[in-house]
Amino acid sequence: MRLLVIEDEQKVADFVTRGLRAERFAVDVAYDGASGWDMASVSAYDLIILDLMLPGMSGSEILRRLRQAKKDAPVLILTARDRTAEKVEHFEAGADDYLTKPFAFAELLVRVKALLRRGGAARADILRVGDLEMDRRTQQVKRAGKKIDLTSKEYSLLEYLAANAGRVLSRTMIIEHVWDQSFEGLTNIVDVYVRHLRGKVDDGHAAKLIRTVRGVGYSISDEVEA
Amino acid sequence: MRLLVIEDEQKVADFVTRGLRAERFAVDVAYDGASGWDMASVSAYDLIILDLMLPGMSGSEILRRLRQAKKDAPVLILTARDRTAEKVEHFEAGADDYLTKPFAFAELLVRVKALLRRGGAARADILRVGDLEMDRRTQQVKRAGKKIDLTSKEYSLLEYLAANAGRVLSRTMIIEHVWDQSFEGLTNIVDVYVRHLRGKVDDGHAAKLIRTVRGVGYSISDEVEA
DNA sequence: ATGTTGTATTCATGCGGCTTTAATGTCGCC
DNA sequence: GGCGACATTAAAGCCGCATGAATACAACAT
Repeated sequence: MRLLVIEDEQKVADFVTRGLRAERFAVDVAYDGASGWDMASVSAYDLIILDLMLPGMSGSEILRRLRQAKKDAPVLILTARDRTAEKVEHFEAGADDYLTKPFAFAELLVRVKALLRRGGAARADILRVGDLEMDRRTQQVKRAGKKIDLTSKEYSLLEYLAANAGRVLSRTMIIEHVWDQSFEGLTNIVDVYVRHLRGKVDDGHAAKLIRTVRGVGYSISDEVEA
Repeated sequence: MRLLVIEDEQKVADFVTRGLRAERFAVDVAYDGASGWDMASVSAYDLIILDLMLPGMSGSEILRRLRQAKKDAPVLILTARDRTAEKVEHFEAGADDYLTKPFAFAELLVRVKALLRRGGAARADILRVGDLEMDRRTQQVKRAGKKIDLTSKEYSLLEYLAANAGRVLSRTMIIEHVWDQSFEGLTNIVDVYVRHLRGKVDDGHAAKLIRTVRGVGYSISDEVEA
């Protein structure tokens, strides 16, 4: 799950970002309107959290452009309390939800999760691959009924694999979804994390779920090897 | 499918190349304009990805020359964000699509596939030859309903044959489409790979799909031998 | 501040499988 | 039969991947 936060107040941005990362989302931040628009238009985010009062380019403008560009990621608007009059206007412009500052993080989180659930029609709350089970709400992972502890990165990687079970995912795609970087130099970080996952998920089980496709990437599935 | 990437930034070039190779394309890279032009003018590529900002010879110049030389491979332009004004100009000069840096690989891949589909006369997503079936999106191959595992090279070769089912393809043409530039000189590598394919595709089946045409090359078809 | 713990990332090495070469056997054609 | 073209197999080389350990980093407690 990749989120973009567009917010110029450093404090608010950090607060939101940290909280969301703790919930294991991959979060990018833009501190002004122009770069916010750049990032939003380039990458496919699952959700955008957008402050309306921005230097460079206003939040309204970004929202308008996004919808014009047929980007359909849900947008959660942040704004000052005394501006609620503009609320309707922004809903019409394509905002999906609305939060007035100051707000509690818990409140934000509820809405973020609601939007993600609604948005991704196909998004299942529980992912299953063979006897592996991932609960996306509680972030609990079990194999054959036994609970598995994963770190943030491990969880994100496994979730991405499981959400695309059966498909082979290239390292490039994995890096883009699970890490927020694109052009970093050559690194084997994906390999290393796959090893970590195998250690926790596959080791000790006869049926290996995680499969390497040489020259291509990795995939997870419960198909039995020939 | 053979692609050429002309891009001087090492990191971007590596990133793109790696990602595309994982998608089983044969990818050549040129790190400056001059060698890019050389390669593009000599070999037949199915698609060219072209950075505009290049040392040696500018991307615009390469594009202009290509069209003048009646090379009709689709061209996907890469450029910096603040140069979008030149967009129209390049479309008129014969560019087929456009991507501003930085971009997400997923975005690039979508466009590459779109261009290849458009160009290749209604490129089908599923290729069928007799009871052989190739799904180009998932890269799954089946014969008589049974799944077949192929390596990257084997897959590329079979795809090239199947996409031209019924036609006889010479060894030279096969090498040009399936292998990248690192290849030259006399070699029987095509024969060897045809053997690999026969082992996986034809052995154990009464109807042989892969046919040798003496003195010419190979072809795949479900026509019964006379 | 300092140490401690857990996590993220980089690095170096060894192994195995894909790729490629090469050598030999077989077939078709004149 | 003899030549050339293709088939087949074995083996070498190389690249990609797996792996374990070392290092950097952040969070937290003392």
